[in-house]
Amino acid sequence: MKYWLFKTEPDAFGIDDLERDGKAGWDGVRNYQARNFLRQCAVGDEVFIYHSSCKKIGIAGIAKIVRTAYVDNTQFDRHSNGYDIDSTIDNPRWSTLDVQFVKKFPTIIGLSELKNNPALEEMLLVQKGSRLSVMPVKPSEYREILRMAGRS
DNA sequence: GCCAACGTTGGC
DNA sequence: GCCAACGTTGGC
Repeated sequence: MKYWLFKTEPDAFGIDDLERDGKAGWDGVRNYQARNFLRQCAVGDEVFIYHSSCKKIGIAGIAKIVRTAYVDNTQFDRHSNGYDIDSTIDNPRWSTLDVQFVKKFPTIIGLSELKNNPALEEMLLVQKGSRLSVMPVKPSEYREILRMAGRS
């Protein structure tokens, strides 16, 4: 089993929306590196849901992969912001997958707390200029963050 | 709203 | 293949 971190803007779709819906398609990823990670996700992998560009930035909870990557149809939708004029049905460029709600942390683990934890200094998320919206998380980092969540 | 960091595009 | 220009991300 592997571990991941997915970024989302909670004003658009956050942990509360996922809890309400139970399950969601994670579409709209339009970055090749993020897409490549997305395609490596396996059923059962666990995912931190990270809230960005909002009031309380940080890790909000956990989801798990329930369906591996498949074609993201929003790339063909002229009216979607994910529309990609250069992507074709025969050779689709972008993928999505399905996640299921697992839990919401009692309090969000703030970005500053993550940055201030020496055990997490190598985490991709806290590296300068890190903009990936889908990234792998090491097992040791995953455990440490769960520990932080349990203490809060 | 600002702006640093990054990815992508396109001219050469 | 280089690199300047541009658009986007995302913290502050």
